Amino acid sequence: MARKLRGKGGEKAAERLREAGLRPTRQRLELAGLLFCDEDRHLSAESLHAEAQEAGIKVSLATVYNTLHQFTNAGLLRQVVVDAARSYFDTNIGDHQHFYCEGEGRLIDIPGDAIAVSGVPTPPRGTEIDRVDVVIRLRRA
Amino acid sequence: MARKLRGKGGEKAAERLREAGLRPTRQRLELAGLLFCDEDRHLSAESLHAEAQEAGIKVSLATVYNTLHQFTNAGLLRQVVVDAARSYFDTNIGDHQHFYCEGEGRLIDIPGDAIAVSGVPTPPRGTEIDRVDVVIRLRRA
DNA sequence: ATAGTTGCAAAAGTTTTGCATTGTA
DNA sequence: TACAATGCAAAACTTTTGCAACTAT
Repeated sequence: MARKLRGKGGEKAAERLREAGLRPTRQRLELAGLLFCDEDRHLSAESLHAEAQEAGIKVSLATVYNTLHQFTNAGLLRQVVVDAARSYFDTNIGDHQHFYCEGEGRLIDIPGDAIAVSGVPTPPRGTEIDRVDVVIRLRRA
Repeated sequence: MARKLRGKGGEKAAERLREAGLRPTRQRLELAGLLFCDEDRHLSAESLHAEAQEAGIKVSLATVYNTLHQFTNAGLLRQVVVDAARSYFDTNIGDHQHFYCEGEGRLIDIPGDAIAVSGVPTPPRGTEIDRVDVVIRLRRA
């Protein structure tokens, strides 16, 4: 399994990590392979760990957490806080917002150019706006 | 301590709980007294528990959690999800949004009539919008 | 070589339940 | 009295560290 790392896309992924200032270790490369195979993935640490297991990747849940946070800090992922019980991570790091289907625990992207927030007051002295997050919570009709 | 329950405001608070379908038990009345003494409080389970301890109220952290969720389900509180690590509850249940100061872990209300979200796409079939949450994340300038 | 970094086991939090106890009708 | 509802101890989660092992230079 380990000798497949240099296979298709392996070097590209390694470069991507290196550019982000992260060493291209085996676990990171394998997790990156799962994460960035699709542009718009929403996943929790738990679900990524499960996927890794199924793919035969040997990695602990703790490392999955660490890796997700490292990727987030490096700007490769965006953390989406919608549920107090679980953290979600989004592979789409562009400007966009989310529908959240509470019952299903499912996130749906809303393009950033579709939605707009107006009337934001001036932030308190000594602070500035980092990001505006919009979560549209859905229920069964 | 228990005999003070009928004191000033005690009966009013009891009525409020009863109307919400919650029995006015000692713990609930005492926590309600802390919560609703001010219109715009933002607190975590932990901070409410600490406040209760200081006020000499004997209540376990588990009961604080249960009570906060019961109040939320009864419509007396609103849960604000801004941080994966901690749940916040807001005694202001009217239409409004929040600034969130990441470093301080502090929430600041934004009146609902100040801020507006436009361009919300039609929700997926079979669902409808429950609520639109806006969180404006702040960083030190 | 080696200095810095990583990955995991173990620990630390946070939050939820099971059930004896309590309060209400 | 009986019955439903409560509050807490204990359990179950999720998430974070401390440190041995490893890696890229």
